[in-house]
Amino acid sequence: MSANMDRSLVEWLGATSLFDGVEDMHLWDLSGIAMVVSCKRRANIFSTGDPGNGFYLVKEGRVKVFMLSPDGKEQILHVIGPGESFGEVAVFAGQSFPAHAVALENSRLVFLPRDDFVALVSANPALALNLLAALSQRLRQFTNMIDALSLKEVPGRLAAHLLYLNDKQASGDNLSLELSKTQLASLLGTIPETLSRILSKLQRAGFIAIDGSDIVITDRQRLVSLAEFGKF
Amino acid sequence: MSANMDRSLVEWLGATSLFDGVEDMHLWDLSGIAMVVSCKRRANIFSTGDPGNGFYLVKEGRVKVFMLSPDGKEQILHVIGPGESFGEVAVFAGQSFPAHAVALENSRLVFLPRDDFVALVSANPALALNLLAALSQRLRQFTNMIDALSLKEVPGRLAAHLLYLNDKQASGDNLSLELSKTQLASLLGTIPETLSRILSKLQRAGFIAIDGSDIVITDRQRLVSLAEFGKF
DNA sequence: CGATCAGTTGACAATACTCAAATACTGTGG
DNA sequence: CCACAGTATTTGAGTATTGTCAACTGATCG
Repeated sequence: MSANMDRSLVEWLGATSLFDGVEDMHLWDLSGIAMVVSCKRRANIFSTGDPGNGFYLVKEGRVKVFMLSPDGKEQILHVIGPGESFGEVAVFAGQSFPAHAVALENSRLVFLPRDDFVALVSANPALALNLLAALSQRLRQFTNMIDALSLKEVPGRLAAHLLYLNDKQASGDNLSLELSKTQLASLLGTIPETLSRILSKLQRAGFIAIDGSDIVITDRQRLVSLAEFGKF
Repeated sequence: MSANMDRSLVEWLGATSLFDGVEDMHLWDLSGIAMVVSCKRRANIFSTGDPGNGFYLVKEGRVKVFMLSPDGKEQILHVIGPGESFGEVAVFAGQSFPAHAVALENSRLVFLPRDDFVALVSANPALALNLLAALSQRLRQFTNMIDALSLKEVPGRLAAHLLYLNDKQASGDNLSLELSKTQLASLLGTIPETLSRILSKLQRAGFIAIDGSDIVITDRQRLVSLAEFGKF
C-alpha cells in the first residue's frame, strides 16, 4: 500500500461515478492521498466495528459487504464492482464500519484515508455534491431492499432480482446470476435450499429456463407480475 | 406556505442535528429559502414517485415514512420527530421520492426547496459535511434494519426495539412505545396480530410488564440476549 | 484420487400470516 | 354526557412459507 501520483489513476478516478465531473485539479489531489491495495479472494477488508479510517473504491475485482448474525448467518448488503465505492458511511457518520467486507475475487482497491479525504471535501463543494448523490443513491437501494425483505416473499424477491440482472445486462431474455447460488441466497435474505427449490419451481412453472448460472426468461409477463405483487 | 426570515426560525435551524454547527450567516440563508408548512394528522406529505422538489424538517409533530406493497401492506421505514429531516434523498439522488410520507400528528414542517438548497450547499462545504454525516447516519440505521429484518425473528426485532426505546428515553426500566401497536407492527415488519401475541408471550415469560403503551423491563438480561441472538 | 465445497432434494418443524370474531378504545355529533 | 361509528387490540384456528437437518450428487482443486 503506497501513495500514488500517476496519471492513469487520475483518469480512472475521474471515470468513477463518485468522482464523475470533478475537475482535474481535484482528481490530482485525490490521487495524491489514494493508496492502491491488492487483496486476494476471500481476504477480509474490514469487519463490523473496525475503525473507519477511510473508504474504498474497487479498481478490479468484486467485494461483498455483509452483516453476520451471532450464529454465523450472513446477509449480503451489496456486491461492489469496478468503479463503485464502499465504506464511506464510516467516514462521515461515525468511527466504525457497520458491516463486514470481503473480496469475492482477487481485487485491487483504492483506499482513501479519512482525514485527508474530509479535508479535500471541505475545500471542494462539487466533490461533496457528488458524494451526497452517491449516498442518496445507496439509501434508495436500501429502501428498496427493506421494501423487498419485508413486503415480498422469496419468489417475489428472486423475480425482482432476475429482472434487475436482465435489465442491467441487456442481453435479450438471457441473464447471468453473477454470484454463486449460495451468495445469491444470502443477498436475497434466504438460504441456498430455499433458493434452489424456488428456482426449480419457477422453471417447472415455465417462467425461466436454468442452465447453471445462466437463466433465460421464458415468460417475462408472469415474472414481472410475480416481482410486483410478490405472489404467484 | 411562505418564505420566512425571522430570528426564531434561524435559531431553531441551528439547533437541528442537520445544521448543528453551521455559521449564523448560512443559517440566515437557509431561513431565507425555508417555507413553514402546517399539516394535519393523516395528511399526505408526499407519495412514492412524486417529484422531489425539496425536503423537510419536522418542527412540531411526527411524520412516518413508509413503503406500500401493491396489496396495501405498509412497511414503516422511520418515524421522524422534531429536529429531524426527511426526503433529502430525492434532492440529491434523483428526482422522485422513493417512499410515502404521512403526518402521524398535526405537525409543522419546514420545507427547503431543492434548487435553492443545492445552491447553498454548493457554496458552503460545512453544510455539505453535515449532510453527509446525516445521510451516513441514516444509511447506518437502514443497515441495522436490513440486518434485523433478514437475520432476526420478530421476538428479536421487538426486543431490540424495546431496548432502543428504553435507552433513548432514559427512564429507568420504563419505556413508552411512542406508536400505536399497529404502527409499531409495521415498523418491525410484521402485523398487529403477531406483535400482540409476542408481547403477551414476553410478558408471560417474565421479560416485561405491559400496561397499554407503557412497558416495564422486568428481566433486562434475558431481553438483551433475545435481542442479540434473536432466539429464546 | 481423495477432500472439500456448492448445489439439490426430501422429510420435518417452526414461525408467522390469514381469516374470523370478540372486545376495548376514541372521537364526534346529538 | 351519552350513544354510535369507526379503529385498535386481542385471541383462536388453520395454513403457508420458509428454515433446519440430513443425505446425496457433482464439481473443483490440490
